[in-house]
Amino acid sequence: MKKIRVRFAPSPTGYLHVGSLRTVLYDYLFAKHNGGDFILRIEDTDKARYVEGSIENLVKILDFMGLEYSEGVFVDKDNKTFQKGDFGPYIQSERLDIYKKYIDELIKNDYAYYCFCSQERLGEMRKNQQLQKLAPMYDGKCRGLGKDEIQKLLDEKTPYVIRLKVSKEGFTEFDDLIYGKIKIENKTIDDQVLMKSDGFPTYHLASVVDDHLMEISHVTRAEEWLPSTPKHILLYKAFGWEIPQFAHFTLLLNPDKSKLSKRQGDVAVEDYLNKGYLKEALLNFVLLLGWNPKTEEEIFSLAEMIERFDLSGVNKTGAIFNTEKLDWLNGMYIRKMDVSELTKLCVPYLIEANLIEEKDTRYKIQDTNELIDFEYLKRVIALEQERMKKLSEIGESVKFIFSDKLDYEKELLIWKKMTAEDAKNNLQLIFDELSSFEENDFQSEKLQEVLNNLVEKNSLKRGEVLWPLRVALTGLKGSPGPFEVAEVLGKEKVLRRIKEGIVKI
RNA sequence: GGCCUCAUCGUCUAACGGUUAGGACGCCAGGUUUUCAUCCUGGCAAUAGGGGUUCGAUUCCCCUUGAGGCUACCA
Repeated sequence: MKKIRVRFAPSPTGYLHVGSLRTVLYDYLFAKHNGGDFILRIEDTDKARYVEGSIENLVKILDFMGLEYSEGVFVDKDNKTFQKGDFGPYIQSERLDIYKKYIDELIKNDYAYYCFCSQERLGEMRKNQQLQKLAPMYDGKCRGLGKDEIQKLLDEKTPYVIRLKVSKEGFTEFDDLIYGKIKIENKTIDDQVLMKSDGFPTYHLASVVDDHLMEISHVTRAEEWLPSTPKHILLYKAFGWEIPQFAHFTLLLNPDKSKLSKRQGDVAVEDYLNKGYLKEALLNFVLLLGWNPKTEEEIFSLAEMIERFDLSGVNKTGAIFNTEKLDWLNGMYIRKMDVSELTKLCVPYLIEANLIEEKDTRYKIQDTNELIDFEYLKRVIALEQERMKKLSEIGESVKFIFSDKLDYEKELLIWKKMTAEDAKNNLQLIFDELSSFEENDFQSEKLQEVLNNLVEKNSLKRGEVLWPLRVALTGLKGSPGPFEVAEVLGKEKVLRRIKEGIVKI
């Protein structure tokens, strides 16, 4: 059997779209699952849409996501792109000679022809066709141009394009790996432009030539290409090339079911990364948007995905990109994560929230000017690990730890039906109890034990002690438990905050 | 308009002729807890409509409806 070779072929038009992320994931998983090659090819045949820096950006995100490829475009340490592989440049704008050679072959064999029609004429033609409720299609005016006529126009430097000469008889059919049999009448296929007047190939020509030359066994791409696949098949036939397998993946949708677009929310992978979603969660989420493992498992590492992925589990209905489940997945991954790793990821958000700043190998708390180390940050992050959904929330949720002065209403200190006086008395009780503590004994278990005793000794309810204490320490309606917080804060700050609570009431 | 495609809870999906139509997210209720979150238990919620085929249709066929994609010298 032929070696499986799959390529991801994005256009460098800015950012990586989350829909493309799913496509590239499926490409990658399909290749890896089958022990095949995975390749990155850049399709930059539209000069007008090219965005500076987007190739580098794309490569970096794929690298960050762990979607490794063996041939294609890479970026070195100095942020310069380079290409690796045995099949010539992997950037289409660097392959112009190749396309020229193949287009000449098509013309020679009468599978393509010069077209000198102006944009104005074509526009006019389409308008009339639509008025007559006909499908807008090239009318074939230049199809029958004689050799001399063509030469004359060429000599006059008349701009031209080269079109595919579609035989309008019969039909073209193919068997898509996702959609099954697709059959369409050739008379509905337009004489597609293959070479633009600027000498660049269109997608149709470039992708067919490259997929053939690069020995791509499975052409995988988004559903929007399904209607133009017959044109591509006609091209393969014109060249006398073996036709690869096709697999079209569904589109990701807006809530209104239209093609996922920027107008209706964020679509760049970077946006979601910046919002504090983990790459593992993002990958897992898009995996499930159109593929199912045929079991009830839902959490997959990249290695597990490779092992389990196959095309038979891929759906043919578009999925709405609804991030509710992504939030849940993200929380799952955060909870499973090693605290050190999680802390490293959280540091930039703490800095961004202006809670801390880097100071040599340590960190300075902005509000108090204290210096703390990474180990301390780990303890802070550990407090929130269970309740965090996105990394971006961390600043807001641990702000109370780093604040010099807590800002909250005194009523918050009062639990359920207690009186203000009760709250005050209980805080004083706690204060007295903890005052005698050794700094070293300021540990969550120890504090828990002592405060439980305090509750019993005074015949109180746990909430009557723990609620005011927790609020005094955090100033929040919802927060981690008072013992854990107290341990992280340390004796001095704990006593000070309790005192401040007492004064407030 | 033409061509192509699709159609199960709000969302992601399972059930490749026989199930009380299953799971997950979200939502609601209860439990655990000082609070929030986690965790546990339970609940609400779907086969677009109409015809066939069949002993029997979510499943196969046809029509209708709805939705989407394509219809560029963009990909």
